[in-house]
Amino acid sequence: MKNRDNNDTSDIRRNQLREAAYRLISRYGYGGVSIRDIAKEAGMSTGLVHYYFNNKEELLLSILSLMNLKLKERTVKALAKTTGPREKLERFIQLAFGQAYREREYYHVVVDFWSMASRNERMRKANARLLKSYIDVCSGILREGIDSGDFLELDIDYTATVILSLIQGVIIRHIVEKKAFNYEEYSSRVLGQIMAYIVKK
Amino acid sequence: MKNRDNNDTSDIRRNQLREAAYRLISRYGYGGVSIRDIAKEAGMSTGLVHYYFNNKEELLLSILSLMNLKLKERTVKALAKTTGPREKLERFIQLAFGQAYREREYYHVVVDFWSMASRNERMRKANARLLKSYIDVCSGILREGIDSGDFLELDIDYTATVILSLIQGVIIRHIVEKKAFNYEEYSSRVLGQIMAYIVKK
Amino acid sequence: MKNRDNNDTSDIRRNQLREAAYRLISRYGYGGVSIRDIAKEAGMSTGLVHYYFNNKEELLLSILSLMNLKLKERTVKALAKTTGPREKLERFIQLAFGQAYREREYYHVVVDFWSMASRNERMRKANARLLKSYIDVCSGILREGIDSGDFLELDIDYTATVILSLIQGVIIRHIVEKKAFNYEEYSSRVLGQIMAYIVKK
Amino acid sequence: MKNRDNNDTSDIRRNQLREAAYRLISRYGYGGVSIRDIAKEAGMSTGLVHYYFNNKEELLLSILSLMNLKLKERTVKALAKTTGPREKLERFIQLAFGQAYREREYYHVVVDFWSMASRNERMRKANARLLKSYIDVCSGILREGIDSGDFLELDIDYTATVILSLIQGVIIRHIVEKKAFNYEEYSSRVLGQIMAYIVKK
DNA sequence: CATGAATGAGATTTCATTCAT
DNA sequence: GATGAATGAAATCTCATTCAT
Repeated sequence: MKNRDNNDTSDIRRNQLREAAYRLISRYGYGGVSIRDIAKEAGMSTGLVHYYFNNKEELLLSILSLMNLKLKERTVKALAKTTGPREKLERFIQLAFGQAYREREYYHVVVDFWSMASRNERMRKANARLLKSYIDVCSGILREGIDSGDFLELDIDYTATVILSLIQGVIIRHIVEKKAFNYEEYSSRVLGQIMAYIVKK
Repeated sequence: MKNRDNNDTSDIRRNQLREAAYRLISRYGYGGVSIRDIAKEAGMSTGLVHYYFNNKEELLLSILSLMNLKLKERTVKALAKTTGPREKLERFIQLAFGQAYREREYYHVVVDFWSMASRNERMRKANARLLKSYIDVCSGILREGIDSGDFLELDIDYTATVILSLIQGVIIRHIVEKKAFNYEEYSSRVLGQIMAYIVKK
Repeated sequence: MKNRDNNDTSDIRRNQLREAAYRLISRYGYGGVSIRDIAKEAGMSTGLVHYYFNNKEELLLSILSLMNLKLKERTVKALAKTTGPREKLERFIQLAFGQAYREREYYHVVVDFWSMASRNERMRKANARLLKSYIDVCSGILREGIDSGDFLELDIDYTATVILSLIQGVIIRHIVEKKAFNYEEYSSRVLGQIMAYIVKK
Repeated sequence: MKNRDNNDTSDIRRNQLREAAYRLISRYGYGGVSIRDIAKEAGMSTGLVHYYFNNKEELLLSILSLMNLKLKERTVKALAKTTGPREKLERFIQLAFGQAYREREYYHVVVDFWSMASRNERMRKANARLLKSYIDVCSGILREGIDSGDFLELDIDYTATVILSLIQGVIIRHIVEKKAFNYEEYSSRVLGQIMAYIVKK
């Protein structure tokens, strides 16, 4: 009888698998990675994967929460050193662009999951949570800025969507056009435009 | 001498396959569709698919050009009924949102290809061409508007990227958040914002 | 209704196919060549191959007769310029080694057919004919030499077998060991030994 | 960590597959045997073959080492009962002829591999090793005979090649001409000739 | 005669999942 | 808990052969 209680070993194993799967998917794509590969990368036997995850789908869903965690961790860490919403927002946006630039792999996985989200309801929901958590960070900063009087009075949800869309758009061109696309210039222009649009003069 | 390139039957079959593949991929995703499925959907034998396309990759690449065509066709048709760059731009953006709303499948396929673009060089290039062709339409309208004095003096490439990013961002939320996301309101707000940003007062 | 009488066109087509098949098999091996490839190489349509040959096996058998012809042609041509059995024998042996050295491909095909001979009765018979025709040339020279008093009194069939075995043995090592094997030295030593063994002092 | 190399089950399975493949190839030839056939003959599922061998080529290469082993085993066993190089050489040659006569299949496989050797580099090398191992046994005996004074002073490598060529030549005629060829008489004549040529009077 | 489109069977290979140990 | 052997289904691709035109 299976015993998948959330004890310590359990958590460690699951995390090892998530990390391994994330690494491989970012490199070879969802379609290019098998459970055997993941088990090997995590240093476990194939069978053990099915002990901790009912099937491949659950493992994949589980990766999204890992990514969610990573995202929050970094963002919180980066924003901790800032003071005031203006600096926070600038930092948040720089962070997003910077990550896409330095860790192109992260976005490879993100796009893989977008692709899955359109046909699998559980994937869609997990993706929605990830996206929401991202929007929330942005919204939080916007609210803080509005409350403090640094930012103009904006529709927060709408503005956050616009900000993230612009970031995503640049990143997608970065992935698709590779070197032909002047990523750095675009990033700084988008950053400038967003700040100009939001910050009270 | 073989002539599987310019032949009539050839073209018909190839198109049938492209259309069938497009239909299935939009429904089940790239990973969920096999050549056998495509052959069945197109009413052919599996072997025949390999008679017209050397391998699965070539068939997929071929779909991208089909999408490219569809895109151009619709856009040109829709813009033909407009007069002046202002109306054209508005129509172009409405068209993009409208398509994403009415034909969610199209974007399912687009996102699938983004996902492939990050790891397969040929896919990336084909994708880049598709994206470029889309940006070009937008750039053309912007240029026309600047020349005619309707639009402000803008960096065309940058502005086109911004416009398409906003559109994409809304569409992705539409796909990922589904009904939780008020798609129509966001579309109209984005449209309003872009127009306000660009059109001379 | 098929009409495979031996008219002129028929013969030309069949020969084109034999030649094409020979070229391809020598390059890619029996298993690496399809009827489509052969048709293409011969500049015909796939279907036509089956008009002139009932099936693949018949085409292959037919190649053996082509090889037989080539062999005879060359041998006769080369021996025509010689006078006396001693010179003929030397020339015959040199010719065999030389061909194996310059046209390694010929032996690739020969070995392919040996391989088939062990399991297909028709192949075996065709191969036997080819081998016999080769042995016959050698036997003929031996008989001439014995009759003329140039050669020692030998069992002709046995001696011819020995001669051809030595030649084949060297050729097989040539194929299998490639550059590690000093082909030229071995050839000349074998030649010397055979001549010393047979020619009256 | 995977350990599919030194494991017991592993070795057993691999040997079962090698043996099964050897049996089938000897009967139907390389081209006539599929992995499915081999799996069936070995009483396994098709997938399992790929679990133990990366692909068909590796399985085939693996058979060559099996043959190598079989060859050595038998030869050593047979030569163990002999005393002195003269008897050893006679026994070695008798053994070769005897095997070809009783186990025609062995040579069917050998010829199949010669055929592959001409186009596949890995096959060529494996074949060269097999041939070398065979030549080495012969060379060893020759050296022993020369050292002991039983045999004439010969170029060992050359003489071994000559001996094996004669043996191969007779075997090939045996395969190709089947009953039309008086195999037994030829074998004994070749044996006599070699001995006469080498042994000191 | 000739084409080349079309088929159907079969080949190799991959893989999620199960299960005995 | 953990292993890795084993399966069975399915995927991609090849090819001899047939047949309508």
